[in-house]
Amino acid sequence: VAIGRRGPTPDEMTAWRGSLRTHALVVNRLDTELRQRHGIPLDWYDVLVQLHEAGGERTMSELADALLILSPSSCTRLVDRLVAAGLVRREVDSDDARVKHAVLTAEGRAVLRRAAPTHLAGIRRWFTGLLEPGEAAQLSALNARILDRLDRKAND
Amino acid sequence: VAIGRRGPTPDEMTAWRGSLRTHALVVNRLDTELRQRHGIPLDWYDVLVQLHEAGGERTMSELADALLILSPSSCTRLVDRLVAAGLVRREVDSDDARVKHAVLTAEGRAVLRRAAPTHLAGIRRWFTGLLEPGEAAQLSALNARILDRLDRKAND
DNA sequence: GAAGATTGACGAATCAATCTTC
DNA sequence: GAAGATTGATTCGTCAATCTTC
Repeated sequence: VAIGRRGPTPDEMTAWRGSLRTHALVVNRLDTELRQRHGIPLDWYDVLVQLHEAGGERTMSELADALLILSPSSCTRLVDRLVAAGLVRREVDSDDARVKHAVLTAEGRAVLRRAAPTHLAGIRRWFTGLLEPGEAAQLSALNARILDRLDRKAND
Repeated sequence: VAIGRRGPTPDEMTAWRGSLRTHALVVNRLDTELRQRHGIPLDWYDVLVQLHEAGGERTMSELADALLILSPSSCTRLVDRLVAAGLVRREVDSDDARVKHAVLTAEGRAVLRRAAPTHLAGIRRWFTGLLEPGEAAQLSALNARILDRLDRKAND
């Protein structure tokens, strides 16, 4: 039936809406937790993690790419706040002065170290820990498939 | 091993990050599509859908609940914009004058009718259509489990 | 002139405080 | 006084324009 169907099936619609709802609720919990226990929003934590995983520093462009969505200017302003808070400092690239690096400070590392256990426990507590064994892998696989095909579509 | 583990397993971490990335990319696509083809952001579309599904109207409180996250004040301002655009009008409840209803206008219905095919096709195109048959149901089930248990945790 | 990054101007989100009606 | 909703002040996100360096 339904040759040429363009709209989602009921299953598809449920999957879509469920994903939206899950995302909203979980992100909200994690953000609240970080703010209450460590005084930083989830955005800041993301920056600290990205810098840490890249060895402590990244250029602004790299950082903007690593942080989902975020426009270049938003990234600048976000880093401004972290600099004001003393968690990050800026450095001009020694080879190409157009390039600026965001660099973790000692304080930034300390905050990350303290906040990480809360955040990681939060991910289990509010998200993956609510699944049965093996289901996290399923979810990973589904996301991987979507992301892979999205990427192909982007480069068509 | 790892008695007392608190952090996510690699599978769990991949599931979490993948979900974040998928959400960001898909929402971004759908928003861009609606803006370009119908001149409305995804937020507006959500409001129109919520009102339509509730029979054309909802109180501000109900609407704020239905729209994920959104604080009461944000909901007020969002409806302000839709009212200014002529897609929604406000009505005071006849029983309890504290309660205000957001009501779809004819124009609002018309915009929804035109935009819906684009949006629904977009969900398939950028999200569920990228999965294999049966996988949307899997994804639904995973989300349902998480949402169900999140709910229980909220009321503990 | 183009790449990397920032700024000015404006629209949107949020908190606390407020207004109205119950 | 509490519920429903809005407003004022502030912060945050984004576009276009700008600055600097290549």
